[in-house]
Amino acid sequence: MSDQPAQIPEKPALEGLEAKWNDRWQQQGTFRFDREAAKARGVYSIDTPPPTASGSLHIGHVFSYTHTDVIARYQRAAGREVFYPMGWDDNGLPTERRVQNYYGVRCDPTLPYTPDFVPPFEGGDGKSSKAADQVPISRRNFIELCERLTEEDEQQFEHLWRTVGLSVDWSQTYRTISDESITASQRAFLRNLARGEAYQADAPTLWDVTFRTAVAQAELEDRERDGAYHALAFHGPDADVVIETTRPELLPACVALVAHPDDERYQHLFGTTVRTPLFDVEVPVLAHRLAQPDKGSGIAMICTFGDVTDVIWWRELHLPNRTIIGQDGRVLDRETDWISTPAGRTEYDALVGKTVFSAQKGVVDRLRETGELLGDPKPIKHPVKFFEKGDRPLEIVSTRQWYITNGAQNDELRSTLKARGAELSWHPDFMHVRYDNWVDGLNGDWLVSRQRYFGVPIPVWYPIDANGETDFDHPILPAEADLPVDPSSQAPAGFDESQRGQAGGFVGEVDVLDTWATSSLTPQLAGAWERDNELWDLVAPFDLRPQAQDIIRTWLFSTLLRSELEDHRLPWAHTTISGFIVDPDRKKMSKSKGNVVTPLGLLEQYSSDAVRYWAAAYKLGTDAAFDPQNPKQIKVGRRLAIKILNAAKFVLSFGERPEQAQVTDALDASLLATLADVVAQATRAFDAYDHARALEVIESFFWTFCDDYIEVVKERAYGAAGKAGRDSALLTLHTALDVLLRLFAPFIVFATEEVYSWTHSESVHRQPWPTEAEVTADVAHPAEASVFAAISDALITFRRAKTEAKVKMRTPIVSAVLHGAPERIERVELALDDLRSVAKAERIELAADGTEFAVSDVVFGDLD
RNA sequence: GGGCCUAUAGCUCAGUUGGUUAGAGCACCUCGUUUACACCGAGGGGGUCGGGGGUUCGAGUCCCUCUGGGCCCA
Repeated sequence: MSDQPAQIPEKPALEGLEAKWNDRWQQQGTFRFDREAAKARGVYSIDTPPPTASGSLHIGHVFSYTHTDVIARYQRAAGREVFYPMGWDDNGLPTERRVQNYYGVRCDPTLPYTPDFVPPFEGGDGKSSKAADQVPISRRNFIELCERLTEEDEQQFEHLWRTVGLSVDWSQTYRTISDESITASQRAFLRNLARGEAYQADAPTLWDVTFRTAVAQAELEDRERDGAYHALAFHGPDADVVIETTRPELLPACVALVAHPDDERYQHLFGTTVRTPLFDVEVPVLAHRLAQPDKGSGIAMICTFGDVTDVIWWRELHLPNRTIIGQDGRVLDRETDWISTPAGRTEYDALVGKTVFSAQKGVVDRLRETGELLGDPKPIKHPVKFFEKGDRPLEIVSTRQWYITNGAQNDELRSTLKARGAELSWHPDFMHVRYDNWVDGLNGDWLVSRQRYFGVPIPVWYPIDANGETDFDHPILPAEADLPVDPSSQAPAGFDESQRGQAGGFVGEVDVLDTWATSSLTPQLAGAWERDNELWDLVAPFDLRPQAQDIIRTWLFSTLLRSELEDHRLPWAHTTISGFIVDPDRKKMSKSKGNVVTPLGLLEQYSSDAVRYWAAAYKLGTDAAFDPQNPKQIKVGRRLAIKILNAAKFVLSFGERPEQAQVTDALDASLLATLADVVAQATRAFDAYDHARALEVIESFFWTFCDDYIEVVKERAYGAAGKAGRDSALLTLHTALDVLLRLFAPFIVFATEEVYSWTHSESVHRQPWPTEAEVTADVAHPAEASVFAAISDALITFRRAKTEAKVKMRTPIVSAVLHGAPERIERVELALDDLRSVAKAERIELAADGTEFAVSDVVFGDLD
């Protein structure tokens, strides 16, 4: 089995192994995807999560990516050619923000390009960089800086991943903003459009006023905020109607009052109209099931638009759109034909240009003066919708946006998506519920247009008619062959750049696609969809999508959706969902909480194998508590890795693997039977995506192998019992070591490779996964695993006897009696000489008269 | 308010379809430097399995309920 004489260092150590072996793997293409091998042996393809290149990797990333790498290495050993690419998700808002802070700039698309632009500074921490201090630059300059910074970030990420020991094929790396990715994303979008799955609509849209972009349902989060109920008097024909609202500033946008249809208090008002305070606008009083009788006074004002319920009411009750908040979050200077009195318009004029906050103050002050605010506002805490990356509450504005159908308004598609979710193998299984919950809760199609800069341009232009009006209903589309396109800088076919913005000419779409609209295509990006059909057919659908639980609603769902729309199939067969890292107080690790732990220091201090061990010891889907001050499991991993080095050195020191020998000794045969069972269990666990169990089984065997087997067999391996006994022991030690290295290889990647290299020129990571048959191939007379277990337990009994007698372990025993259950004593008898040797016992009498092992009548000899 | 996960030794976690006396590592105590390893080894103490109720010959495991923690969705 060994193909070179053993070359073993004096003092094996973990330090430096990462750099040494990464260089070697890179040079030798150890993890290169081999297309011919893939055709011959079958592929295991992984749709790796592309980390956000502008973010920072924390210990949670190492945790989950290690899980995937462990699986990849098992599958590779099990005979499949593994397609394991890495992607960088560099497009989108996080990169824009980082560039703004890092270089002290901001994008102003109206500015011309500045060649050889030098940013005001590099490496800003973001805190000192206020928006007002940022230098405005052109879109092209801005994008160039985005490109520059993400490329630098990607190199650092790659270095970290290599240090962790990911067996990624680094020649298969992609970026979500590369020309190939833009082409794929635009192509997929154009096909959605051609099939009627993508469309534009002018509709109420959730809007972040800080970033001035639309956001999708998947990007929302609720946050508790202080608010106050303001009691407002609306004027009915007979009496005032009092409503309570948290958003009095939207009073001029009020289109109706609404109460629950069963609410006794308001039956007499349904069908009548009332007049709004201050603005004196006549609005109807309507009934709708979503009105909550127990909230406030039970009757609410509907405004366009205060929240998502307003949008539902507006749509279902067919109300007019009186939007007054603009995209900058300020009150619009607009026509207000519904405010019919000059006094009302004067009130409105006083609000124009104010932020939501100031407008509220203005309206409340005026209502106090007119006496239409009843009592003082009552403070409350209530959930307010935020963009998950934003820090101001979302507004709802009316804008033209692009959407992709997602099943929210199409029951057939929704049920197909649920069926696909059920076809997918989820690890752990219960994560499937989260997907179903999300699909069930979808309330609108996927809004994919974003008013940002560093993203995939939406590949459409719009004609401008003779009157100078833009015709959004008849977009001009590029041919697929012409992709990628940037409509804001390129003219569509048949037009000239001089016609941009001219009557009879065209205008380019300036919006970009939501980053998820591109990262929902990671299988297509990594698998060279429509670029390399042979590769695509080999790797797609993928075998595995590993990811985090918090993006089931975004990444997993949207990828599944795009695959369904394009190919009517699942994008992958399995998904593995890793838990996340929580701090010792069980709080999720996140930047905003300031409890993020960066991994490089830990990798350097404890070795990558140690950190990998920690990660791999956790099951999929389980959150892991982590205390950077005392990373116990990492320390355990470090000890294990060192132990592997030392144990291997010791095993190899007994001598070379004997030729043409057989395992004749019962204990040795038993050890190998035990190991064969370990192989079987580990294989079963891996096949069930339970790497933690595989590791546990392997590790626990390894410690017993070291503490008991090696100790027991030591003397015989030195030759104390003759050649046959020695050959049997040596053969067993070599076989066990060889098998153990391959079992540990997916987890402890550097130490196993180091050890394997002492006797082999090939990488352990390209060796086949061990089989049960292979482990026992040299056994002459099979023995049950229970022989080794019995010897092991009997040995512990002798050690205890020595401890209790307060003598040293190497104190000889002249004679002793070992009692035990008959069937166990029988097993011990098969390897009694080995037991005598390790117990330093001249004579052991066996007595099949007990239940547990016990020793009696011990006569100790003298030390030396 | 709805859904899902979770609660096992001081700590971090196992416990495979219900089945002997509930396991591991760390920490702790005692001992030991025998030619792999002091980044070590040997031995030991430590748990009414969150509370309550139920099903069963038998429950950490299944059911109900309460409490605490976490995540997702309203």
